Amino acid sequence: MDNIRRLPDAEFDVMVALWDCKVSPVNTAYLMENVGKQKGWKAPTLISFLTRLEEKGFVHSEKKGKERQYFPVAQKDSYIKCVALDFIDRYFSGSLVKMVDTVYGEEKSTSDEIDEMKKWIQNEI
Amino acid sequence: MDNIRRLPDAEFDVMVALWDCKVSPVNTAYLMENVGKQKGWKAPTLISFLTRLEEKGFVHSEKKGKERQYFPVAQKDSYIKCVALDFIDRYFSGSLVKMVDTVYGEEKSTSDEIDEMKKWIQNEI
DNA sequence: AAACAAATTAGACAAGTGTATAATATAAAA
DNA sequence: TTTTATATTATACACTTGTCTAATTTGTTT
Repeated sequence: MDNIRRLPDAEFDVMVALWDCKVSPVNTAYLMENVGKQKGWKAPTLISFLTRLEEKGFVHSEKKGKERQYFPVAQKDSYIKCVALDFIDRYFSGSLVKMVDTVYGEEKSTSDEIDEMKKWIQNEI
Repeated sequence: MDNIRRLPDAEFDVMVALWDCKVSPVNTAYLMENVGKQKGWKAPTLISFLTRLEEKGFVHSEKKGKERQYFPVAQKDSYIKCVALDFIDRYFSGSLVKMVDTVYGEEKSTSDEIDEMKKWIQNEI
């Protein structure tokens, strides 16, 4: 319940691409199109992240011809939730309320965010 | 507005100790008592973090006799707020509401946290 | 079967982070 | 003023992360 291995930024970006694509598996070319390009990575850079992700158990891959295909193993929602909980723990001693307060306390009411928050509360009842 | 230099964990822990002590400045001995010990660091380890923090501009120090005294330069609240905003950006495309939902959506209503959240909303009006 | 092209793998490297040992300064004691 | 303690500095080192170049594999064309 605690081995939250927060991925390094670049690896997380790759995971997001993997999580958000409608097809699965996808090959390197696809991922280059969907993250590599924007980030300005060379193919081996991307592949190196994928390899590390596989070592960490976040991804599974299979060789298909001369290409390699990748499948996400970890789940997006649960991963992000873990990371978030860990963050709240570290920076706000476990209290999301404290975080909310810090993030848009002060400027008071102004924001639509507060309205949204109200709506959210409504839904939780 | 964007050069959020998130400190590495160990350095952040040192900052917290520095921020949370009632006196200022404090010396290495004090910090060893208040973080070093718990973390199991040797004195040079602590000092090395402090040196790096000073290089990054988070801390100022002065030699006093054979000891050195440390003053926090960065401000706790603003630093943490920055880090939080950055986090929300990266993991919840900027929406705290989305984060709140992820963190204790699902389990619905159950928690006192939601009550707290209501109270918080109240205060914001 | 040889040559080509496309993709992957192997390796490398600099910067950052966690951590420590050995060397050096310096106040206090003898 | 020597010696002794103690604190600090200088280094160093292993790992991780971001990135890449060069080497190798493998399917496709000649």
